[in-house]
Amino acid sequence: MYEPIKKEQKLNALILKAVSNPVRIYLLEEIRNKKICVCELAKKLNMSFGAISKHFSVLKNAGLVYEERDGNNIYYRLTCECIFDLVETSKQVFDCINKKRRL
Amino acid sequence: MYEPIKKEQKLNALILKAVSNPVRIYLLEEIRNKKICVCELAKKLNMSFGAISKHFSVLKNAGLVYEERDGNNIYYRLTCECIFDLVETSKQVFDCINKKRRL
DNA sequence: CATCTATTTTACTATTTTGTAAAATAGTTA
DNA sequence: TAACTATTTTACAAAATAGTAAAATAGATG
Repeated sequence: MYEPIKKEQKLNALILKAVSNPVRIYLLEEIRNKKICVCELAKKLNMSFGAISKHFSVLKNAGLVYEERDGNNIYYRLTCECIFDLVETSKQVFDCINKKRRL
Repeated sequence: MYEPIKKEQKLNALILKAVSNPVRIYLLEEIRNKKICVCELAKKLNMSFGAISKHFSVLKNAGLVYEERDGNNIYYRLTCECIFDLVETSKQVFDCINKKRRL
């Protein structure tokens, strides 16, 4: 099983998986232009610190963000902005599908 | 919880989730240019028909493929080729991350 | 119509994901 | 150094994912 599946297909799936959660897409967009800590994000989403922290650790393990401390707070930063190309492309796929569906 | 998360962020996550599995990426690429049935794909991957069928139903529910019967066989077809833009973009994100990592 | 074939669905299992609450940790500050 | 604050980690529970095996289904064919 899985033998014919290429390494690249597995790696692509890992990146896609890390981004394929609405909370994580939200977090990525929040930290894009703002300096906002885990604590504030947890309040905004009305979720536990632990949950937000775990979402960031998924993003960190995928290499999409890294952490930076300032005083008591930790501010996650984007490794590269190109992650939003992925979000944008998924929007385009969604639109394309719905266009075809209407035919 | 989840109130600040926009509908678009949720929809994007649904598309990304459907593609975020190596078996499904493999299946999409297999049906891209070949006419290949569930049965043959199951043999290639050494997996049960049921497993392949379920992966296709995930792709179908996301609107990414539709089915077409020819005799006894069912051949899944891509709704739109743009789904590969997503796979390609995830590759670019992966490369971008690793380039930054090396610095 | 009866049967055959391919696919889907169902029942089940194991694993992963996603959340909470609370303990542990790391770093700051009095 | 002691205490405080923010974050992470751990232990746990519920839900979702991904697989198998076998029953059910749909359509093709003798």
